[in-house]
Amino acid sequence: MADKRTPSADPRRAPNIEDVARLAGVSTATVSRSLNSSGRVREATRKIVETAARELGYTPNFGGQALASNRTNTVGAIIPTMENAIFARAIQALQETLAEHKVTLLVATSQYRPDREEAQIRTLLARGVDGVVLIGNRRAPSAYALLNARGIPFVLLWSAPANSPFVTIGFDNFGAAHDLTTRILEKGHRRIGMISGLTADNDRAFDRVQGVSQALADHGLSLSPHDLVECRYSLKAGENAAMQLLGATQRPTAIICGNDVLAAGALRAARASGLTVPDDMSVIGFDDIELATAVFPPLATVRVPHRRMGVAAGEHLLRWMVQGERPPSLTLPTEFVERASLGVAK
Amino acid sequence: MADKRTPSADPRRAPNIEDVARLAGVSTATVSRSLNSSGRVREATRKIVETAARELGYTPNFGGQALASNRTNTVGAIIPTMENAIFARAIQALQETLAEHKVTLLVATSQYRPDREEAQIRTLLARGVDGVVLIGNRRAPSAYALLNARGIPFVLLWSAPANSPFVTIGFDNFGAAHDLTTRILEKGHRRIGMISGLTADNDRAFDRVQGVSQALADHGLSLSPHDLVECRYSLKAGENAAMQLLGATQRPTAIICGNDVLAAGALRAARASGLTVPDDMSVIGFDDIELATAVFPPLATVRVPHRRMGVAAGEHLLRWMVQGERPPSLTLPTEFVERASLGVAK
DNA sequence: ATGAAAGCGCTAACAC
DNA sequence: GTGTTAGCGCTTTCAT
Repeated sequence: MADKRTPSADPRRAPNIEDVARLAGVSTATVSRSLNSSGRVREATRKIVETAARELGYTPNFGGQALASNRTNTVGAIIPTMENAIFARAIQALQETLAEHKVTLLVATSQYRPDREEAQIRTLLARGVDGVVLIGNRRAPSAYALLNARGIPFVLLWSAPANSPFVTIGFDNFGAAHDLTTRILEKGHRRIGMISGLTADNDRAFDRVQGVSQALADHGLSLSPHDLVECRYSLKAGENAAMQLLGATQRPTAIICGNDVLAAGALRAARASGLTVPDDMSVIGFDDIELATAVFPPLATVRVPHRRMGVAAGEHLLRWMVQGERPPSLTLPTEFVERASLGVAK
Repeated sequence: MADKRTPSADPRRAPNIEDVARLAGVSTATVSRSLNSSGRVREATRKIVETAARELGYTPNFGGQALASNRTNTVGAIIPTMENAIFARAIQALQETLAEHKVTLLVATSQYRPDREEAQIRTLLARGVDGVVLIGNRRAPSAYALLNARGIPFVLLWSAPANSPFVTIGFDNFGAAHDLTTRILEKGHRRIGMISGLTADNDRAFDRVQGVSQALADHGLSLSPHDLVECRYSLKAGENAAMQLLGATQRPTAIICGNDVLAAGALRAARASGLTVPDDMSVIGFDDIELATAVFPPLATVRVPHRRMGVAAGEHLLRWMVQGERPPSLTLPTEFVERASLGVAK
C-alpha cells in the first residue's frame, strides 16, 4: 500500500490537478474549468491545459471530484437478477445511454427480494449515486422514503400504473396479458392454465395474472386456483409447474406463462408427457427473448420494449439530474408475437 | 439542487461525521474508528457512537472517505457482454463474494472489442477502483500497462495459460476442447465441422479451436478452413454458420460449437434442413448454460466453472487488496456433459 | 479570463 | 482509548 503522506516522492502517485496547473503555468481553478468545459476559458489556455494533462496522464481523482462537487456522475440500477436476458438487455441500453453523457452505471441485484432491494438502495445512496433506476412500482414505503429523504431522482421501470406519484417508464402488464389471453380465446381455447412468477413481491407478475384473469372473466370463464401455479422464474420450475397443470383431470389446452423461461420449461413438460405443441396443447410466453425462438416450436409471446425502456430511463434520469426538472412518466407499447407454439384448440 | 454552501440551514443536507461526533459527545476520529471497527475503541463508546449515527441516519460520505483513505472499496469487472448467461452468473457470484466484505462491484462491458475494453479500464481506474477483473488473458500491452502503472490488483478470468505473468483464474480451454473432440471421435465421427466465436480478439475461442484442431490431428484428421466457420455469438449467426457447413458437398456428421448459443442455432439449422439430431447429425455446445437443456434434443456440452471462477476472483482479489500479497493463479476443472445431441456416427 | 483560497467529509498520524 | 489536526484533490466563490 502506498504511503499517501509522501507527496512528490512516490513515483506511483497519480498526477493531480496541481501538477497539471504547474506544468501548464496556470492555476488549479483554470485547469478545472478547462477540463470540465464548464466556465469561460480562453481557447488557447484550454489547449495548453489539455496538453499538459495529456502529457502527465492526468485523470481527475474521483473522490476529490465527488467531495467538492457533490456529484458522482453515477447512476445506480437495481434489477431482480442479471441472469434474465430481458434485464441484461435493458441494462445494456441504459448503460450505453448514460455513457454518452459520461455517467457510469452501477448495477446491483435484489434476487426478487424486497429486503435485498432496500439494502441495495442503501448501498447505492451511500455511494452517492446521482440517480436510481428500479424495476416495478410496488414496494415498501420505507424504500421510497430512503430515496425521497435524499431528494434523489429515480425512475421505475417495467410497469405503467395509472396514477403513480413516481416517474414510471414501462408498459401495461395487465393490458398485454389481457390482450394475449383474448387472442388465445379467439383460437377456441377454453381450458386455460397459467404459470406465473411469484406474485407476492412482483407487481409485473401480479398484473399479468390479473390481466389473464380479467380476459377470461370477460368471456364468462375464470382462472381457478388450480389453473394457476406460481413458481420461481427458472426452466426447471416452469417444467414442474406445467407437469402439475397437465396432471389435472381436465388438462388445459393452452398454458400461459409469466415469461419465456417458464414457457420453455412448459414445452419440456409437454414433450416429457408425450404431448405435441401446438397440436395437443399451446404454450405462450412473455418477453420475447432469444430463447423464445431457440426452442421448438418457437414461442408465441409478448415483445417487451426492454431496449426502449433502458434508453428512456437514461434520458429521463439525465434530464432530471442535470436540469433539475422531474420528467413525465412514459408508457410504451408491447406487441403480441404469434408463433408456432400457439395453435387452434381442438 | 441544494446549495452546499449553506451548512446547517439545509434540512436536506446529509448528516456528516461531525454531526454524529457532536451528538455522541466524542471526536470525529472516534466516530470514524467506531464505525470502521478499525481501531481500539471502548465498547461503551462504540455503542454510543453507533446509536448517534443511527439516530441521525448517518451514512459516510463516499467522496470524503475515498479521498481520505485512498480506497473506494470498489472492484471493477469488465466482461464481454451481460447478455451471455455464463458471464452474468459469474458476475453474480463475484458480486456476492465481494459484498460479504462490503466491497461494491462495478460492471462494465466491452462487447468483445479491445478498444472498448481499454476505454472501460480507464473509466474504472478514473473511478478509483481498488481491483479489476478481466476476462481472458490476451490483450494489448497498453491495457496491462494501464493497470500496472497504478499498481492495481487485477485477475484474469476464463483461461489458464501456462506461464502467465499475471494472476489467472480459469480453466483449460484448449484441453476441454481437445477432450470433447476426442469423445466425439470415439463415437465414430470423422467429418467434423466447427462453429467458433470470432477468434481474433477472443483467446478462449481461439484456444478451443486449437484444441479441436489438435485432437483431430492426433487422429490423423484435420480441421480444414471450410470446416470452420467463425461468427458472432448469437443464435441467428450460429444458425447461418451451420447452414453454411451443411451446404458442403460432404456435410459433417458432427458440429462442434464454440458455445451453447451457437449450438442452439445449429440445432435450428438442422431442423430447417430436415435433419434429425442426433440421428443425422450431432451437435455439441460449450458452457452448459440453462439453454443447453431448454432446446431439443438437450445439448452435449462442457460445464464451465463459472460460479467458482466468480467466487475465486473475489477471494483472490480481496486477499490481494487487503493483505497486499499477490495470490497465485488457479486452474479449475471442466466437465464434459453428455446429452442426447451427441450420438454415434452412422 | 484568470487566480487565490475556502471548504467538501473523512482518515490517520501524532499527542496525550 | 480518545482528541487534535493536517491534509486527501477538487470545485467554486470572490476578487481582480
